[in-house]
Amino acid sequence: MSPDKKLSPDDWARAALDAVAAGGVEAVSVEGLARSLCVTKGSLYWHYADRSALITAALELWERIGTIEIIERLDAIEDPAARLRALFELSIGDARNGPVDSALAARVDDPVVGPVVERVARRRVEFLERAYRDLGLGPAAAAASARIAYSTYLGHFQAAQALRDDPLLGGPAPRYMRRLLHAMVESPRSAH
Amino acid sequence: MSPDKKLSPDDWARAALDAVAAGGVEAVSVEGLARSLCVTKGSLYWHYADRSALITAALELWERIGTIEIIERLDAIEDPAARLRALFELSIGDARNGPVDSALAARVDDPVVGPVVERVARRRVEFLERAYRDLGLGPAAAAASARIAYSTYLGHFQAAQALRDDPLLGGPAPRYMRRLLHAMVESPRSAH
DNA sequence: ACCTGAACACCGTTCAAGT
DNA sequence: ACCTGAACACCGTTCAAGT
Repeated sequence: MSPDKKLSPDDWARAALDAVAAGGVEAVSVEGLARSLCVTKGSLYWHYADRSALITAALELWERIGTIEIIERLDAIEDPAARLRALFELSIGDARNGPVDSALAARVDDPVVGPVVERVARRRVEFLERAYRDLGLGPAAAAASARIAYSTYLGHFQAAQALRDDPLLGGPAPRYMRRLLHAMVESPRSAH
Repeated sequence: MSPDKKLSPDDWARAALDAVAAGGVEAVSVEGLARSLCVTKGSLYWHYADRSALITAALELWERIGTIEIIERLDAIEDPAARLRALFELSIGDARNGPVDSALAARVDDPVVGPVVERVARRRVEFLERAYRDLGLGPAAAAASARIAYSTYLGHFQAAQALRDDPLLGGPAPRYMRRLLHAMVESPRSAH
């Protein structure tokens, strides 16, 4: 960060989100961020009430750029199959989001993290459910498909991280994942 | 904890594992555990080098009772389909293990948590792979099925936690999960 | 052998004072 | 309006001293 520049709340939130991406929520250290922003830690308390408020702001940033804006863009695609394929491309293509998503999803019990994670999960599943309905599925099948798709997405990144350099799970878009997701667009009923 | 009793390293490890189950790794507080064990926090440092060593011991306990011993017991079942069904019953039946598993899996990057989580993931996937081979699948299909099963398992608990009181995902063994797992025993090839 | 109690370091938080 | 710098609280860690 360049020195001699007054900071905005957003500067702090962005730095905190970077820290979350790098090392999870517990990597958000007030002293560490202050150092990287070239201020003393007292500065934080001008912009935010405390560390929790900073984390909330960082996660709301994550919610906006990783969920709300993406959904808005995808909703412009009329054809539901193309819409789903575009989502899956975005999801497995970007190796940066998945790990953050699954790291945060694992912390729903945290009172600071929980509310945002719940909102994000609901928004995403609702998007998937809508796409599956547009695809012609009935309410029950669409609901099930949406949940299976979302849990498949989260599970993949968790398993891939745990089985670090597994040849089947490794890489940005492993073949088995492409096939799985492809099947969930072309014949979603086969999954349940 | 009853007072006036000398503690063993295992007493500390068990208390720490309880804390992990209740609130994740960051809930392992030296002062808090000391209080619940009716000693002062200095006591920890007789049994362990530091908090990290305690967490490692707690996770090794988790590895032993949640993975090693379970696999030993299941390996006694000759029929691979019955063996897999028994595993799935254990996995989705016990609502206590899943959340812990997915919380820990999300922290592979943590130098303390990582090694145990990797060992556990490898052991479990290896078990599944073996069962699928016994079931008659070829090497590639067995490897893929094992990984899909494991990531399905992790993903389910993450999604279920994030979508807290979702009617489809809630409960100890939701119907869609039973069907999914059933399919992974009866016709594993259909999943990929 | 196992634990206490006091000390220290580290980091989140507060706040009066600076520009 | 935004930040500094010193102070305090909290908790992990050390260690001499106790039983």
